[in-house]
Amino acid sequence: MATGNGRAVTERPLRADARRNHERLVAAAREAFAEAGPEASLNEIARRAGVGPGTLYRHFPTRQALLSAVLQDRIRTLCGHAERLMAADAPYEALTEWLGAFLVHARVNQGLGSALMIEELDGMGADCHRRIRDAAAGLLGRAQESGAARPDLSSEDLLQLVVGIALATARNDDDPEQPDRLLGVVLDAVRG
Amino acid sequence: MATGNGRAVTERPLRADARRNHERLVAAAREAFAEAGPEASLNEIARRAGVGPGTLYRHFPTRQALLSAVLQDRIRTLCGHAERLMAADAPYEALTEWLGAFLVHARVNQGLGSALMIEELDGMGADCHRRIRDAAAGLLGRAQESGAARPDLSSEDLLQLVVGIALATARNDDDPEQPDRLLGVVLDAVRG
DNA sequence: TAGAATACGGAGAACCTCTCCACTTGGCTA
DNA sequence: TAGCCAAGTGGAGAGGTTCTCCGTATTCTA
Repeated sequence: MATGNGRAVTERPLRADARRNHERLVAAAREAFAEAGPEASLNEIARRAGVGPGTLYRHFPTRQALLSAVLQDRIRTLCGHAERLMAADAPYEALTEWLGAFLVHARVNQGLGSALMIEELDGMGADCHRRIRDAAAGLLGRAQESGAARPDLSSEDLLQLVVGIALATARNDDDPEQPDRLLGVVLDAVRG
Repeated sequence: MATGNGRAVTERPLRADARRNHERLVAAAREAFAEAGPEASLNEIARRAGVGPGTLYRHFPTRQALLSAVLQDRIRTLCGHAERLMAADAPYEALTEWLGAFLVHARVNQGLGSALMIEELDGMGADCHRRIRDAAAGLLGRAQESGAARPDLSSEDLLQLVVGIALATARNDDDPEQPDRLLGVVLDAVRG
């Protein structure tokens, strides 16, 4: 079985300098993506991390891989949040709260999470994708069992709708209430 | 008052060669965007049109401007569709039909229409934006007056939701039913 | 038809992504 | 502790992109 980050358990651990560079790259990427969005220059990220472009590309062969790495923390947080909510009393409220958090998450990264969501994913990215999907499926399933959410709605579709809201409102700063309002509309439909 | 395409009425008409190049560029861009999506190389478009890059940039200072120009036809069609539907008997059905057409339009262009929708627009682009918004406002307004749509929903929000669906599903070919399904969910919420 | 205004186009500057490979370094082994 | 070598580095550079500038060519007007 492969570990979560796509590295087989039998492989050697990274050399110390490689691990250090990996961390630096993620830190630099976090900053750069926050400032310039998911299109930030990879060259610039390598420069900030104090490594050459070649090193960046060995650690992260694609932009997606780097995006995934930056998101892992947030995704872990989001999944933890979902697990806590799974134990809560009110399934519907748990679902709405989590979707709200998910929306914030997707928007905070300037469409970064969403870009990750819709792309064909492999390796580490696919794992992120799956964990989020599982979280959504769990919460929606519980709400449906309790009768608070319509049964003819898949968690994939619901997630995709929220991703859509994030994408559509990602660059729109002059109506900060809009994302929540749109989520409200979708939630009205979820209640059935 | 400026005309719709951003050119003041008092300005001279374009010189014959300029008009010809303009048309060639739009035609080349239409092809290129259809093939390669909205990220198609502008250099390549200029080459196809048989003009230099400088000429492309004089006619269309930004990628957005070129996207707008390519979309004008479709947008005109879409607005004509809306006008016809405004005269129909069933306001709610008119709204749903038009939103369906809008979604197809946004998706057919590989996110091109949507990209146009969410960006801060100027000139010709802003005009496109406005015409679409007016069409949506008219159809939703009529549905609301007839009591078929909830009154606490703005046409901007509704459009943004559909744009979101287009964006979120733009690259997802392996579930061709999804866009319509998601639109269905949103429409359930519109009915209130 | 000639002059002025308009538009062209391509060379080139400044970026970008991504690859290759000579060199450096960390960790193991004797 | 010394030395070896696999693992890792980094930057030059190929080939792409966007966008600008300005000498040249074309169109319009008088």
